[in-house]
Amino acid sequence: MPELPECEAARRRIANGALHRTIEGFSLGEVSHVELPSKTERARLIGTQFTRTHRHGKYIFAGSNNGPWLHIHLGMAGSIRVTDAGDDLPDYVRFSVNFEGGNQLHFRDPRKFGLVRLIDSVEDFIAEKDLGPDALEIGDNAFAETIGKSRGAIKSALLSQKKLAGVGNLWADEALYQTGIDPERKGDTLTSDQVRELYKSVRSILQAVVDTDATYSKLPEDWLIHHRADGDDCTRCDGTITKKTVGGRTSYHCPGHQAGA
DNA sequence: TTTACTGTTAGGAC
DNA sequence: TGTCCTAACAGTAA
Repeated sequence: MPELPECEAARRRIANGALHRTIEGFSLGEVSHVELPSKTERARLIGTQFTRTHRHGKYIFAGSNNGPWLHIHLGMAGSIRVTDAGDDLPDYVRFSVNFEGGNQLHFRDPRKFGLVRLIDSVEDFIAEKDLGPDALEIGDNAFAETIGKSRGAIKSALLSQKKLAGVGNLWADEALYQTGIDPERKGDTLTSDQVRELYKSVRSILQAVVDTDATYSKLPEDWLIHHRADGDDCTRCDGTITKKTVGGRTSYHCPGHQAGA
């Protein structure tokens, strides 16, 4: 379930279990329609070690000091696992890095929307993708410039990786719910106070989810994440959670306290 | 059997 | 030129 916090949890898993181990080879699962590094690219990594990781928005990177970076995107349903010698192979593994000693780094992806690729420069990659600042790094002024001035639905602005990298459907809904803003409200109709509240809300929500290692059950009971169902009671007022489509994405909100334009 | 889905992106509309 | 919106991607699970 990968948005920024899930990707950060995945990055940590790599940092904790897959660094400073010599890469011996690779294993491929059922990989039709999955973009993976070519045999030539894989050969560049054999004998090297990952020594560092990086994450920008929903994009994850593992690299050595001088060599190329392995870039992983989890898509809609991907995840990362690290296993020790003798552990069972997880389901839906598309690609594994095999380390000396039998440890493995696995890329799981049931729906095959993710990818693994080799890149030479993280900075160039971010520039080519035209990604906005990471949602946990952006400052309030930059947030107000891009999100606060967007002309379309505020939710669509939050979801745009070119404006702000890392926020996905669930946490966009959560931030709008907690700040009482209708997801269809146009960004440039928000007051500067509302934009500032939204900025603080996005950051505190993402940070809180990161702090739980993306374990939703540890999040407060009154968050929307636990009430994403049409007809549920709102936890903030006596309204009712309502489902509607905004910018082509399923959205849950409470018409009671999430004021429109 | 049908429907919906937490991400990304090409192509079209304005 | 820029910004926004929709549809499509593939597979699974309810």
